[in-house]
Amino acid sequence: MTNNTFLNLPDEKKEKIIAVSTNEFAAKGYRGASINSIVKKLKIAKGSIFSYFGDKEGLFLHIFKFAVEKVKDYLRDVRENTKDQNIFERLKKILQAGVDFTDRHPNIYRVYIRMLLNSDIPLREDMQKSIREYAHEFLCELLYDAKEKNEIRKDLDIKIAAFTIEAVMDRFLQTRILPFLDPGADIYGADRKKCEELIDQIISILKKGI
Amino acid sequence: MTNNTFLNLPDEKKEKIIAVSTNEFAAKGYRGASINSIVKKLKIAKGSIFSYFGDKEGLFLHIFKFAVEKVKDYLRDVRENTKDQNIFERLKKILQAGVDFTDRHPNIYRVYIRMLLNSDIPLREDMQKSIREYAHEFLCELLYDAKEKNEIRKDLDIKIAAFTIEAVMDRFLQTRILPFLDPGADIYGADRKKCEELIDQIISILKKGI
Amino acid sequence: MTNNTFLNLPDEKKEKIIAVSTNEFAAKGYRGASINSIVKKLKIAKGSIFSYFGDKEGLFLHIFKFAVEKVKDYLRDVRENTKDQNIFERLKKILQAGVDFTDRHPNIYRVYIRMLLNSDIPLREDMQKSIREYAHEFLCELLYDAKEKNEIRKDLDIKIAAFTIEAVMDRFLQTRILPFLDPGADIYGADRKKCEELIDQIISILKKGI
Amino acid sequence: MTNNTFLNLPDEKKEKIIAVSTNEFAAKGYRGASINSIVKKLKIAKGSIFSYFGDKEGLFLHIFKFAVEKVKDYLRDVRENTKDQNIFERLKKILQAGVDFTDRHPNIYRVYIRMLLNSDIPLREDMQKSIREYAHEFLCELLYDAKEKNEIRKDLDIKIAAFTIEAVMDRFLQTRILPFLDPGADIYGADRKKCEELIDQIISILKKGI
DNA sequence: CATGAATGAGAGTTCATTCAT
DNA sequence: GATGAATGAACTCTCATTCAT
Repeated sequence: MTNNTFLNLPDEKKEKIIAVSTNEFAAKGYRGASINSIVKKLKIAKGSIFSYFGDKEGLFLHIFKFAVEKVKDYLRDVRENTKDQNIFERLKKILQAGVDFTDRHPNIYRVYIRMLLNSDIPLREDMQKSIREYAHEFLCELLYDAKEKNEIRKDLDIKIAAFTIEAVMDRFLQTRILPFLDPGADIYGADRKKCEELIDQIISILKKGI
Repeated sequence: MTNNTFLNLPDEKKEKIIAVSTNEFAAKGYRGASINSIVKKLKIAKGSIFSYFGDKEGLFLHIFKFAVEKVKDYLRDVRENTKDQNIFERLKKILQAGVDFTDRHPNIYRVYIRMLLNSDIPLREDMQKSIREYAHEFLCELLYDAKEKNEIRKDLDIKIAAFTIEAVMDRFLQTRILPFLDPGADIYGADRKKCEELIDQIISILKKGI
Repeated sequence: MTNNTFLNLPDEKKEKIIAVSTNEFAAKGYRGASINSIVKKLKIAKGSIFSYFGDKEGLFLHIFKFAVEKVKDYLRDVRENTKDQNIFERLKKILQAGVDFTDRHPNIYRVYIRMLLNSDIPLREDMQKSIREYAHEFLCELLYDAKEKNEIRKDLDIKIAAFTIEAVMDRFLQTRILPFLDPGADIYGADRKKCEELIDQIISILKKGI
Repeated sequence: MTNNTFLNLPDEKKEKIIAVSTNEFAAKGYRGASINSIVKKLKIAKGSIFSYFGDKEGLFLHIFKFAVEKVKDYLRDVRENTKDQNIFERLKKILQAGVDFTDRHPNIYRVYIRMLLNSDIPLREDMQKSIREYAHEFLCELLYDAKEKNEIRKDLDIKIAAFTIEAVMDRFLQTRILPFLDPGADIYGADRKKCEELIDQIISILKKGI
C-alpha cells in the first residue's frame, strides 16, 4: 500500500514521519490517533500522508510492519549471537536485549503491544498473529535445541514452556514502557544494575520453579 | 462522578446500562465507543447518560471500576475457598476460576486489559495501577503463606515470583478472549478437559521450572 | 430515510430547508451541491441536516421526491379540471399549467430535469424512470380517451404520439427555466400574451402537422 | 485557452486525451470528473493537462467544443447528402444519422446534453447557446427551402416548427443514450429495423399531426 | 428527572492546482 | 516540455455535549 513517493523520501524525513506517527498511534491507539495531529507535528500537508499511504489504515499498517520487523530483527540478532551458550544464558541475553530495545524504541514496542490487544482495527488476522507466533516459534526452537543438549528436563512440554517464558518476558518488558503496569515500585529496574539482578532472578525462577 | 440519579435506578436498568456500555467499550475501545450507539441499544435518552455520569469519561470510569470490582471479587472468593490447600492447588484453582470468569464475562475482562494499554485516556493513575497491584499483593500474600508452610523454596524472592505467576496467568486468560494471541492452536483449550490439562502443565512448570 | 425530527419541524423551517436545498441542487447538481453551503445559507448546524436526512443522498432523495410529487400534483389537477374538454384544449391547458408551475417553482423543475440527465447519482432506477413514465402514461390515457371520442386519427399510434407530445411540451417548459436553451429570442414568451400565442401554435402543429 | 503544446502533439495522443476526458466528463459530470482519474487512465503527468489546457475548465471547454464540432459536422453532412430530397425524407435521414452518431459516440452526445443542464459551470453563454441555436437555424433553413418547394403548409410558422422538430428529434436521440428516459420499453428501438419504423412513425406524426 | 434536537469541532479523505526538478 | 510531489481548501460525516421542553 505504501507509495514509492514515500520510499523515495530522504531518510531523515521518512524517519521523522515514522517516528511521529508511531508516537501518535502508541499514545492514542488506532482510532484515537489523528492524521491532523500527525501532520501538524510534521509540518507537512495533510494530503501528503494520504498520497504516501493511501489512507489511515495504510499508514498504520506501515508503522506496524515496521515495528514488527524491528522486533524480529532484534530477536534474530540475539539468536545468532548466543548460538554457543546454554538456554538460560540465552534467555537472559534475550531479556537484556529486549530491555535495550524498549529503552531505545519505547514507542515501537508500545505500538506493537497496543495492537495485539486492539481488536477494533485493521490488522489482517495474520498480521495480528504473526508476531507472537514468531516469538513462540523462536522460543520453541531454542528449547528444542536445549532439550537435545540435555539442558532442560526431558519430560518438558516445549510449547507450554515457550508460552510461559514468553508471557513472563513480555510482561517484564511491558513494565518498562507502561510504568503503571509495574505492581511494585522496586520491581521496575530503573538502573542497569538493578535490572540485571531482576533478570537473573526471573530466569532463576523459570529454571528452578518456585 | 456517578450521580445518585443513576444509583437510585432499578437494579435491572442499572445492570443493563452497565452491560451495554461494557460491551461497547470492550468492542471499540474508549475513543471508538459511541454514546450514540449505547443509548440507541438501551433505548434511553442521550441526556440521561450525561446526567448519570457527567461525561463519557465518567461513564467509562464507572464501567471500569465495576469491572475491577468484579475481578477482585472473584480473587477474594478463590482465596477464601482455598484457605486450607497448598499453594499449587490454590494457583490451579485461581486459574480455573479465571477461566470461568472470562468465559462468563468476556467483555469485563476485555475492558480491563484494553484499558491497561490506553495511556491517553481517563484512568486516574491509581485506577490504572489498582488492579494489577491488587493481583500482585494477592499473590504475594499467598506466597508468603506458602513460604511459612514450607511449600516453596526458602530463598525464593516472593515479589518476583508473584510477578512471574501473574504474568503467566494473565496471559493464559488473555488467550481465552483474544484467540489470536494464542501462539499455538493446540495450547488454547477449547474444551474443559483440555483446558484443565493445560492448567496442570502450566502450574507444573511454575513449580518445577523448565 | 427522512427523520421524524425533520417532519416535526415548523412548516416555515421545513419549507426553507427544502427551498434552499432545492436551489443548491438545482444550481450545482448532485455532486456539486455542498452541504456546507446549504447550512451556511440556512444558518443551522451542519449536524442537523445529517440528523434529518441521514446523509447527502437522503437529503437529495427527499428533495427529489418532493419535486416529483409537486409535478404529479399539477398534472393531476389539470386532468381533473379539463375532463370535459377535447384533447387539444386539454394539451393547451397542460402547457399553460406547466408554464405557471415553472414560473412559480423554477428550481423544482430544474432539479427534476437535472436529475433526469444526471446518471452519476443516487436515484434508484425506479425513481429515475418514475416521472417520465408517469407523464407518458398520463398522456397515453388522454390520447386513448380522445381516440374513443374521435378527436384524433384512428390510425394514430398512441404511444408514439404521447412520446412526441411529451418531448415538445417538456422542451417548451425547459426553455422557461434554461433561457439559453431557447433557440430563437422571440420564441421565448416573456409576457403572458406572447406565451399563449406560442402555445397555440405548438398545439396547432401537433394537431395538423407541418 | 488550449495550448499549442497540445495542438502539436501526435494525433494519436491528442485523440486519446480527448476520448478519455470525454468519457470522464460524460460519466461523472463537470464537478464529478477527476483530473486525477483522467491522467491515471492516460498514464501521463498531471501537470501536462494543466499545461495543455490551463485548468479544468479549459479542458472541459476544449472537450465541449470538440463535441459541438462533431455534432455540427454530422448535421452538415446530412444536409449536403440530402439536398435533392423532400423535407420529410431529409428529416428522416437526419434522425437516422443521429442514431448512428449516438451509437458511435455515445459519450460525445452525453457530454453535450449533460452540459446543457449545468448552469453553474464554465460554458460561456455563447457556447451554451451555440449548439441548439445551430440546430435550430439548420432546421429553419431546411423548412424555408421546403416551403419554397411547397412541401409544407404555407401558413406554417417556421421557427415554431423547427423548435417542435428539434424537440422531438433530440428527445428521441436521448432515449438511445439514457435508456431510463424511455417511457415505454417498446419505444426504444434496440434493433435497426425497429428503430427505422419508429423514425417513420415520428416523422409521420410531424407531417400529419395527431 | 427524562428527553432528544441542536450544535460545531474535528475526523478522514479528495482534488485542482502549483512548481521545482 | 514533462513530471509528479506537495499543498491546503473543501468535502461528507460523526460525535460528545448542551439545554429548552
